[in-house]
Amino acid sequence: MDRASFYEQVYQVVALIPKGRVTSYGAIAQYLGTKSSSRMVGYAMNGAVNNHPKIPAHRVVNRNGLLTGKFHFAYPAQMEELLAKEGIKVTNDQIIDFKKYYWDPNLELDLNR
DNA sequence: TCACTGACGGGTG
DNA sequence: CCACCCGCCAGTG
Repeated sequence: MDRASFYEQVYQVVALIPKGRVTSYGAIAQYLGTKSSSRMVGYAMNGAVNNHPKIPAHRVVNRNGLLTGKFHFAYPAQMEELLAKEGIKVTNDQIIDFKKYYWDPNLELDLNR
């Protein structure tokens, strides 16, 4: 686990998010054991878009289900479009029924870890 | 080298 | 319920 860099670990988790589901930066940080460094997760995502284009960064939002990182995509509306494509409705940068789509790695991956 | 800046989150008043 | 503050730590000027 400590072999891979923090960023690599973040990418791993994000890559495992099921289609049509979302999670939060904090949840990932918590899963990696650095819950206080949720900021770094978001920071890592910034690099993900450039270094790992296939990472579904649009499935990661803040704990309110708000698309705070939309401005980091090719174009702001892309994040919303990608989510809508997976069946997740977004209004005014806010995911509808966020809890319903929420996917917590601590709960979903713990068993398979 | 120092200071500032964040795709965040929890705690406090 | 809202506003503000602090911790976290890599990258940038």
